[in-house]
Amino acid sequence: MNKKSEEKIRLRFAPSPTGSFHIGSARAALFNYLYAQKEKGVLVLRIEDTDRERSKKIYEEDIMRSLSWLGMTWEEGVFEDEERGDYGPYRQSERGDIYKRYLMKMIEEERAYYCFCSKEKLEKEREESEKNKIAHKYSGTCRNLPIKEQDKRIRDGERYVIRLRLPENEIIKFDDRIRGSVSFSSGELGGDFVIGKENFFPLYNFACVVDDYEMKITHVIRGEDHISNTPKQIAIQQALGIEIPEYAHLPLILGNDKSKLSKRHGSVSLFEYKEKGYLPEALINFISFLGWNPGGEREIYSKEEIIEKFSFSRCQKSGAVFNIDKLTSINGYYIRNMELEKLTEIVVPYLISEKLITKKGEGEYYAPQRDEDINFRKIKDIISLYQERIKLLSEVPLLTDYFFIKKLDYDPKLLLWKEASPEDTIRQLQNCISLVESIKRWDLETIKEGLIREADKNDNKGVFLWPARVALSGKKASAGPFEIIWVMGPEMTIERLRMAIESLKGIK
RNA sequence: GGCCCCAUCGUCUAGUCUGGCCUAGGACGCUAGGUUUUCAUCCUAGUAACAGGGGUUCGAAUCCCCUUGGGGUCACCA
Repeated sequence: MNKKSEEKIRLRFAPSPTGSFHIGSARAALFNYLYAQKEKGVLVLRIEDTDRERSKKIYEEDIMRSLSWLGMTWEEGVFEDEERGDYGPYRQSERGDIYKRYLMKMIEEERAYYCFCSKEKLEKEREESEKNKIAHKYSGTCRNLPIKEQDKRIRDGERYVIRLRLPENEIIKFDDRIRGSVSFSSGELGGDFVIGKENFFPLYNFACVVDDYEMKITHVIRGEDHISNTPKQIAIQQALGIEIPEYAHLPLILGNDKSKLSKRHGSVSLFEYKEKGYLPEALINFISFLGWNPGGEREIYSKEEIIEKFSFSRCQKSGAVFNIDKLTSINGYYIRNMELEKLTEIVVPYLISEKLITKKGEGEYYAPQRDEDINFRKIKDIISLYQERIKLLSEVPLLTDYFFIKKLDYDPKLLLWKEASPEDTIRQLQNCISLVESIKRWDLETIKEGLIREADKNDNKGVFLWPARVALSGKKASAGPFEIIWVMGPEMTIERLRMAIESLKGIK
């Protein structure tokens, strides 16, 4: 049992809670999740909150809520109100002692050293190399200070940082699961880089390496923007004499201008997509297919199928532009193919937030603008008229509002079909009223039959059907008149038709 | 600028590893047509790409080199 669990691969998703969860983070998380599921491994959620200034609890909650909303699960690390796992704590802010231990060890073994260079001095050096157009590199002023002097200067209270003593000219090579062999020369890492600050406070690359090691992470899957951190982390691992995990660097998600997707590309916060009415299934499908695909022509895959098919060898190496039109189209597909019951359930909150309805009880709602009760069943019927027209859930209130309000607000001229006169249109609407009044069996088929028979009396069905539909919905575009009448019921239908006739009398 | 990475329709991509079946396929978008009372759905058709140049080969989107282009990254942030 124990042995078996040690063989499991272990992955981590390690966001820093310094902003709202966005598409880029979602993608990194997703690929970790997919691979973990595929290999039946363990996914750890670690919070990288060493930056106390910028880290906020609300962002941490946002991360977890977003992951859950998308249907991604993790088995270890930070959860809503607890931590699970044997390698905690899982927040970097609580792991200070661990980093300190490793940092001290590095100093003792002379793998790292104290540096007393002032920021100003370093800044000047950097400007100098920039001016001469050569790659900036730490000059190494403090690299070979005698230990005694180091100790003395610390005792004297001089400010310092801790730098890694980088091997001179060594090739750092790693085998990226997506990119293949990638190599850097140690001399090109910018010199002995800083791994810790005063009081043995770790910097990102160091904390990351220590955590990955302590948490027994076997595979690091992250965005390509981390690829240049990898040789640094490997250098630290080598200095520490610890095992190097496998790496896979995902291609970046790009904005329309092909640069890394960021805030300036508009709404990237996942929450905004949720609000607009994108479904998690659609998002998962779409994001998976940015930089990966199972081959072949099918494009709609469930999460389970994606997990089953997932492999690094089918990952793209180049970045992918985030194409919102395609996402929207996939979203529409998922909506059309959803259970009506479920669709209605997730649409109701949108109706409520637009104040079209309020909740009274289980399955019972109230339409304040009509002063009428309305039950779930009726809302479901309304949604059924729009299921194949909806691309975003947020469109629903605007599309269906006419069912929930008393008086429609539209230009009476809209009632006129093409060249039709107001008088003729009034006649058509009156016919429609008598027809509706005469219907005995209130079902869609009967209503449809009756209306079509009436419509066929004209050269063109539109002469009759268009004004009826506009009278009911008040809109240029809507569901068809048969369906609307069927859902509205005779009373409201006749009320609407009469109102239309009245408004037509005014325009001639 | 140094370093690293990448390169098929406007976009996401199949095909590349293991050259020939590629007259380069699909999807989104757009255009036209059909169904239709409107809108949407659905169906049909069209639009549009192997970055350029050298090799290797009987044969290159596919292998090699160069050029060009794009991106990432260069902190006492993560």
